[in-house]
Amino acid sequence: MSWTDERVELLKKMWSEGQSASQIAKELGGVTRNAVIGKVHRLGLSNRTAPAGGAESAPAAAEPAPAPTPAAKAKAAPKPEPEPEPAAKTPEVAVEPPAPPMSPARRAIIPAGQPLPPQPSANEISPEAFAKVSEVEKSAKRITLMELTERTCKWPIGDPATEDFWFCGLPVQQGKPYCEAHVGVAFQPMSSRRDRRR
DNA sequence: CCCTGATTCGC
DNA sequence: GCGAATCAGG
Repeated sequence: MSWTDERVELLKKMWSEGQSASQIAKELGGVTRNAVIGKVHRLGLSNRTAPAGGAESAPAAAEPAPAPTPAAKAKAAPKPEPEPEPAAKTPEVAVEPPAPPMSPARRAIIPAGQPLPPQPSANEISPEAFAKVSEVEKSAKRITLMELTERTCKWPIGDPATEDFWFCGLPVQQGKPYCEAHVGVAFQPMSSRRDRRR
């Protein structure tokens, strides 16, 4: 496979969307994630955050600490400064350059995950499946949210509001987000019980 | 173990 | 330019 315009375009698009290199590679087909990453770098779009100002020669050199260059030498750039400044005068001490919003830990956005699995309401699932799940859940790996991958069962177990919560984590069934047992209760044939004819 | 991107370097 | 191998991390 070669990097045709179309493929490069898709690459750019997905990369800018925050897709991982492996996901992009999977989508494109015929290339590995390494190829994707290599291309990304060659295209010079390694940095997903476009440098403000203008298309400047962006030396891909990884700057450990992009010193918040005051206004010493650079000419004043016309910045709209959309920062909402209520009525607080600039405190002489408080300094927080890259301290956006939100609290530290309350942000857990899954890049490209499946919709949250349905909770097992043990009422409309077949007894066999339920028994099977119960069994599995006893020997589940008990992985955390961060440990979920495309190959780990994403079935939630327990109460998310408590510490008594984890994910199954067993190997998923090919193409499915859950392990075999949980696939069984997640995807019902739409008629788990013989719909009694009327 | 699974994954992530970054870099190197022979091709 | 390309990308496998490797590195460095989570």
